[in-house]
Amino acid sequence: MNIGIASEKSGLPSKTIRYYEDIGLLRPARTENGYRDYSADDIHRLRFLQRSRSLGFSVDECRQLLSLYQDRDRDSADVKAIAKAKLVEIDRKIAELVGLRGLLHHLVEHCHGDERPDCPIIDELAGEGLVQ
Amino acid sequence: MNIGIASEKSGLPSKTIRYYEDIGLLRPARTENGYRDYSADDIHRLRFLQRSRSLGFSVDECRQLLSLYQDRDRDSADVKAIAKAKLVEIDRKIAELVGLRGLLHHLVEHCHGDERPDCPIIDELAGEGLVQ
DNA sequence: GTAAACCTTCCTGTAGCTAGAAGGTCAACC
DNA sequence: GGTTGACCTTCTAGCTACAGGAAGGTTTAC
Repeated sequence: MNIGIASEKSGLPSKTIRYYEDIGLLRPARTENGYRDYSADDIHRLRFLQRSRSLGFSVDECRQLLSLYQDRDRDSADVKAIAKAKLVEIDRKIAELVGLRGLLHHLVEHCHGDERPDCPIIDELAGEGLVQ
Repeated sequence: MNIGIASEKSGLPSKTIRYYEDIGLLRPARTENGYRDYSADDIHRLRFLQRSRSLGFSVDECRQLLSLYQDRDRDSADVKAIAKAKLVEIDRKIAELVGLRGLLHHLVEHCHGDERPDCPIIDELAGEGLVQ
């Protein structure tokens, strides 16, 4: 299977697939003419990568997950640990964004938004606003 | 004022301050010996940058905000527009993370997390789980 | 005099790709 | 047989927003 088909089937751009090969995530066979030749198993791995990346795992975490995926003797505990750590991180990010959203929303609400130069947003950024 | 002091007063690492100069965000004076020499106004600008960056504005947005900050004739509408766009973006990110969190949480809950190889997280990533 | 603590510039590396150049290959059509 | 277009290859460079470190100059304190 050429890379174009592999791209279609996995949902990953060809460029990304080549990049994943560069960094050693998978090594497809090559045909006589030097083209990459993807097996059905390779496609599974690519889809696995696509899904785990879209779930917010870093490429390095994906590397771990992929090796667990391919390891018939894996412990589910290993996988759960990675997923739980990621969950904590996501919670932290959400909390941070929600805080940020609150502050920004407050500022937008109090900005009259006309042609006058007074602006509480700028004042806040300059350290002169109500919110320290 | 040397860069070390400017760093302390602004809360930005020296490396970052030099970087901001590289990309043209501010141009401090230089003393005879070639050292950067920061004025009180420069410190205000640096603090402004530190605050707007920590509020999630990109460096390019900060560049716009900074020029509005320094523009005595600015319209508050311009500032509000940037802030509102950023708010929409933050909302989108939060929604995405919340969805992701739900999925991951579901998977973690259903993984027994022991030494057995069965793992619904891996199954999901492989495309064999309940969730498409 | 010298050692520590600054400062300078410049180069490299990070994550996770994306864009583009220069060129080889393959299938279809005239 | 020639040509066109869609593939494929490798290589290089660029993106964001810095951080780390090398090599060397300056200032301050003892």
